[in-house]
Amino acid sequence: MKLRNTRDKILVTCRKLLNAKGVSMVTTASIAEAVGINEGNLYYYFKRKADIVNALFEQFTAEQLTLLEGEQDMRLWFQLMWDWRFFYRDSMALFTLEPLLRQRLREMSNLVQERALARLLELVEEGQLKASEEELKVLLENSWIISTYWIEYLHSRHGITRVTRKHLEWGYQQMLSLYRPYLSAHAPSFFKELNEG
Amino acid sequence: MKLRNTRDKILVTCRKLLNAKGVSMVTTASIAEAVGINEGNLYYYFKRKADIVNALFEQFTAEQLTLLEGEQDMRLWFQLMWDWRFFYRDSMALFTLEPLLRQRLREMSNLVQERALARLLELVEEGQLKASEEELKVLLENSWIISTYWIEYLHSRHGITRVTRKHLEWGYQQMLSLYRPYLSAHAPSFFKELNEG
DNA sequence: GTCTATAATGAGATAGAC
DNA sequence: GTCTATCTCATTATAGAC
Repeated sequence: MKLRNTRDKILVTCRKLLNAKGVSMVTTASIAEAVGINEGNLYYYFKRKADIVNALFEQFTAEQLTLLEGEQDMRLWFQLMWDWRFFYRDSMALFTLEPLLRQRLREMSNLVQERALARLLELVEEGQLKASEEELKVLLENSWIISTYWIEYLHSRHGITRVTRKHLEWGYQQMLSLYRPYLSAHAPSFFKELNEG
Repeated sequence: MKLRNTRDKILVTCRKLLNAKGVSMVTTASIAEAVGINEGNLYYYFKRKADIVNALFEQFTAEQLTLLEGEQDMRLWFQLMWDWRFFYRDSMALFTLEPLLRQRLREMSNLVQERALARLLELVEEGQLKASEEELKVLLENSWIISTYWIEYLHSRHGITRVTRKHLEWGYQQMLSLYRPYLSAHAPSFFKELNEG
């Protein structure tokens, strides 16, 4: 995302703010200040605060669709969840701000989770994973939860406020560890990070 | 907790509100209305909104200490996390409201997690579990995350707004499933629910 | 496009009558 | 103890000058 114009600057800055401070803590004043523009100018680009979130959701959706087209790299998905974590983490405040997102977020997630399950079933057929379909579904929901909330955990539980790449790796490994007991003996391509780390 | 007086009523009602609506969405006006008293009266009992949260934290701490003294029943701990879920779930808004809780919450959690690890190590020695200490630590952090955030997941991901006992059981089973691959063959007492369900 | 000024609402909080 | 009235401040949003 290039910062060509003010609108893009608002969106990029606002995504960072929402991730860092939480949906309920980000005011239009704080957005304008972070972008370096006047609050009135902010309202020139987005008539309602909720419209910013809607525009961000469009970007989020686009990135998910792009990932769905490419190879199913777990690390990329984990990174995506990280980049847009406020969407799931603050859903209560989010849906109060923009009720329309309740359904939209769910539909997109359904699609992603369906594809993820299909990919895991492929891995079972390839002999890289050993698990029943029921076990895979439980695994998938747990890894979704870990991917979404590990950072909240680090924050509330260990007092981490500035998240580094090391923390990101920690979260990724926590999520991967769920699959470890189900891995076949020979090194599976999908989980190569597990064997390296 | 008996509803003897207005102060208790405020605390019980407020805990429910905080769990249901989120820390950032619960106003003093909404508390007063839910309790059935005037907003001015609310301020007679608690001079600051943060004082309510502090009083609730005292109760939360007391309940945790009680559980620590008794037998380490996983189901009871899961229920406790459920009853006080707003403390971890909304930590960002919580720490903004009352910064003192940042350290207090962490200290209490340290104690609980230490004891939990000790209990898991016992189970390994008893032969009910088969895992290294490192694996147990990873397991423990993942089960903490699942226990805390499964409800947020159900809300944002599946649109569940009214949580029933069935959902609570779902969350518990998701958490227990983490330990399943590490269970020994013979039925372990600690995880009896796993074998029944 | 960007700013200033200002409305409109709602939140946390206080003083004082009853 | 409980309520009414009120204050202050933050937040979303609009109108209009530049």
